[in-house]
Amino acid sequence: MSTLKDVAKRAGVSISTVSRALADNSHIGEKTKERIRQIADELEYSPNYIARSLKTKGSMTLAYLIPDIENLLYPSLAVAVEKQARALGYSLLLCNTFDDPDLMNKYVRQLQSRFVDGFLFSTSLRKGLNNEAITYLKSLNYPCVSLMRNSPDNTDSVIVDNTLGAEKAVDFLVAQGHREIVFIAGSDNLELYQERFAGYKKGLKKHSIPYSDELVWPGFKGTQRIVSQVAKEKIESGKCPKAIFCASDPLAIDLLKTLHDCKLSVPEQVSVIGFDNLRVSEIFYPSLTTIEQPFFEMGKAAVKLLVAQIENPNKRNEPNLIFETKVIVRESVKLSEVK
Amino acid sequence: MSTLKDVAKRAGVSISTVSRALADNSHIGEKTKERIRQIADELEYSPNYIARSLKTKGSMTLAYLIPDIENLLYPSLAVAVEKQARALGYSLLLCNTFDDPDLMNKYVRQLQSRFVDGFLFSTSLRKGLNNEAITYLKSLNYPCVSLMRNSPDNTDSVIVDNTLGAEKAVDFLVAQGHREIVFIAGSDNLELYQERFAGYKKGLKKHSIPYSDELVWPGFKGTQRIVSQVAKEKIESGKCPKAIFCASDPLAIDLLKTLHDCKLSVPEQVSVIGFDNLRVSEIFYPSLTTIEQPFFEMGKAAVKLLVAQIENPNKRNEPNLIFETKVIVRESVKLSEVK
DNA sequence: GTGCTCAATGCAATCGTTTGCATTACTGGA
DNA sequence: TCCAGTAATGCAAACGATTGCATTGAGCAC
Repeated sequence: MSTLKDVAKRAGVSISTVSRALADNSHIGEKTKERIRQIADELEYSPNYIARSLKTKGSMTLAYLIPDIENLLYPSLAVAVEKQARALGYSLLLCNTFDDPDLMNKYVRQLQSRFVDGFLFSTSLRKGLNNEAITYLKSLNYPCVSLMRNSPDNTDSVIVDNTLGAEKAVDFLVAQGHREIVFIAGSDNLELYQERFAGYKKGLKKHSIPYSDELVWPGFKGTQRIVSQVAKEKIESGKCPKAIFCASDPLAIDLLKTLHDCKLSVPEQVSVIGFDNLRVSEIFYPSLTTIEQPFFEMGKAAVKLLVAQIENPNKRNEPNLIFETKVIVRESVKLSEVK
Repeated sequence: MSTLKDVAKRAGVSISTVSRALADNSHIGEKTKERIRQIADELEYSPNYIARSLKTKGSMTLAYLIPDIENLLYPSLAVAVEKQARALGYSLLLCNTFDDPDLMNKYVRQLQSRFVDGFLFSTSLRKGLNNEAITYLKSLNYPCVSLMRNSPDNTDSVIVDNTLGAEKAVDFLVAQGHREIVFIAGSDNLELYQERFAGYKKGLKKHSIPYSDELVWPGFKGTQRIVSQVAKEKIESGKCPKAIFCASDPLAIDLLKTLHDCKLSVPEQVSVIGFDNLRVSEIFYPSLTTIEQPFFEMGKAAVKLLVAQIENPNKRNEPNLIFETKVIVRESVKLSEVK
């Protein structure tokens, strides 16, 4: 690895001249620049980003902290984030945190002192349990934005209108003639699941459908999905509704399999609607009718927000960017015939 | 952000003393150490990793270059790699490269000059097209290991015996009484798919089943999966075999859907076996019988190999670590009754 | 009291850049 | 011919840590 010094020696000029020549600084003569560039090429000079960062306190790098890379949601988001980051000249580092607060802390401190310019995170904020890593970043006034999660400390965030989305799901089912709608709930320490639950109840109310706790089946026990067992029990005890709204696509997919195992046909006997529109949801059969979150746009928006923070540290933007959901009609919901 | 200097000033000692005290160096008196630690705590000192790396030329960080994070294979590998890396005291950075040579080059140069200690990659080596980024790393004698891909320049690699795996798939189908076995091929510029194809042919031969090109259906056109169209055409023209061996699970999943759409029941009318054992393969219905690659162990082994390289730069290990596959019996292959 | 050892601490160079300021060299106008 | 003005270049101080070597001073044996 050759350094500026090596190039300078070979070119018979000072280090600063080389530095400026390669940065295409206007104070250096054209022929000198050309000669230096040539020598740098010959010596295969490549800048030491560490040294540069030490001086400039920046790195043109963003980090995206992912709670669980095996959750199908995040890879899609990561791709969107990566593409937009690159479009704006930044590199992206991905870190899988397993939602472990200690690990997040470690990553954040490490990356921050490596001059990562800003952070994106989709961390699952558990109720009550405040996230130390984020509080720390905010206390330093470090650029960061929360993606798919609303966040405390009024961090900028890019989210989806979960309540309205869930309401749309209910609207859609009702429009297809369903009035007996079971809700499979997400894990209850995630705010986004509570919002979807609220939207479900709101939807029922709007259509004057009486709500009862019986209508809600738990989809999670802690971080474990238990839809399959729950659904099996309910069905075996004869309580199978005509329509089921799942708080997320993974829940819906599990349910689809359970229904298949129970020899219930979808959508003829039971209609199922999900929430997310993961890429796999389309290839299941019946393909899943679901509520789409515009991942790609959201990822891009989050990066734009973050870069805006980095480049204008003083200016504050809107704290929350809220995206709209959309019903994606596929095969898992039986359509009303009159329609 | 306070620095060593700040702590030193407050403690009334020199910077070196602070540095040594915090590193628990034996040349520093116990009471001094204690006092310095206390002050460091008060000032919330946290080391500047950049500056440290500039000096030590290391960072206790590994990077894993992933070709396509949306491919279900890689998140699983990433988790294995991450866990093992952490167990050995290293952090892991993930980079999605879309298999773009320029992008890989950029990431490698950036990370390498940020003193990432070693690289893992699962890059899809296209035939002929040599990968510049890897050649570059090798020329620097930089620690790196290839995961799931055999690699040129005799880079250490952790791979699976694809040929034998494919042979096992054929063996299994034959043992279940199938002798008409179609192979759905992977994209032909990936060596691993060629090996699976070779294993398929070897398997046929072993059981004295005549091979013909008719038996091979293309699964890819470039990087695009085209199984669905191909299978549909073949089936509509009346050529539906009793058993199909897909070169990968994603192909098998696509096929399962196509068969479902064509109203062919699996495994009653057609048996399907895949290769990979992705996590989703289990939740499809019928659940997919497939050839398992031990992702988790492979990811761990790759990290161990890499760290061995980092810590003993001189010693050379075995260039290739070859793992064994295993048949995972689920529902998509009809079992022979006599068995 | 002198000399010696050894533990504790400080000095200063170093890593590879960037950058404000100083310096040099060249140009053209008077 | 001389000077001002500007373009081109170099010097040296940062950035924040690590570390070999020098220094200090206390303790101890003689």
